[in-house]
Amino acid sequence: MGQRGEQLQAEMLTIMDQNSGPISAYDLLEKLRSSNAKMAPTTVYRALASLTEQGRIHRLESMNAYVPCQHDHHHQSSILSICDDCGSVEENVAPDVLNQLETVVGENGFSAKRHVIEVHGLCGTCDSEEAVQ
Amino acid sequence: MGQRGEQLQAEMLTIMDQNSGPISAYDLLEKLRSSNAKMAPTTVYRALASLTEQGRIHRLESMNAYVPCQHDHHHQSSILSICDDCGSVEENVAPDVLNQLETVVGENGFSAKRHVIEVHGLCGTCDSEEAVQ
DNA sequence: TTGTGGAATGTTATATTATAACGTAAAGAG
DNA sequence: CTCTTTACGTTATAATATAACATTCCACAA
Repeated sequence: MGQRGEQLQAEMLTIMDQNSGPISAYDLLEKLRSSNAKMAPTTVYRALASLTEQGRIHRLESMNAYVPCQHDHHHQSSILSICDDCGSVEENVAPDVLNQLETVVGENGFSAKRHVIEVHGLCGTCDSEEAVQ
Repeated sequence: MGQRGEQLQAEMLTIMDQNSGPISAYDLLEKLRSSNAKMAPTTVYRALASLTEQGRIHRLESMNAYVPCQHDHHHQSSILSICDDCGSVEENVAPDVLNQLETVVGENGFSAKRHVIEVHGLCGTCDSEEAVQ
């Protein structure tokens, strides 16, 4: 028998919090297997889907990986900035940007339900280090 | 012997233009195999990467699929709106949104290199049809 | 003209990511 | 308690993507 949902989700959040940066579903699975050797991918994906729906984690579509929510899951779409050097991810909430975005796509009558906004580049720290070299 | 790069890329663009909506790498591969039965995934992925670099197609990160560029590859990041009902994709260019986005992530010193902006929802047509039902 | 070095392409194999399908167990409603 | 619904377990497989290395092409020098 496996763990029941909430306990599993809690354990997953702990792992993700301890992990510095995004983690893939299978890397997460591997860590979870230290406490439950038989855990299957399906179980992990289901829990990830649930956590995502709750707004407690975010999926990075451009990396097939997951990060904990940094702004206490208020369900609004976030802007995720991803450092391609050190892998760190920052989350920003900016209603103005979302509004502007909906205006732009709305010009064709499009009705937005879900936003994927991911910015790749260099975080402040890594950008400074690049400049030095 | 397979086809040389440019010819392959041209054929891929033709297929993508004829296809109504995003196409996955493997669906594209299957179509290409009607003219070259031995084509391998690697070949397709390399050509897709090249076309993406040239700005002639866009990859939909949230769908693992590709669409032709609708604005004659000026390399600027686009806003892609994806209808979850009929699968159509529209491309918008909105420098204002990009600027605002860079300002937001720049507050932490982040230096943006690449934007992934994908909006899921219903296109004007499908949204109207929903309302009727 | 030939050879040689580098880049693009071909080829094989495999890694990584994700879901389908179906049986079983748990927990709340009545 | 028992039914029904939802979550969970399990097995298998589908879908997406890349690593690694061999081969070919082609520009350019000797």
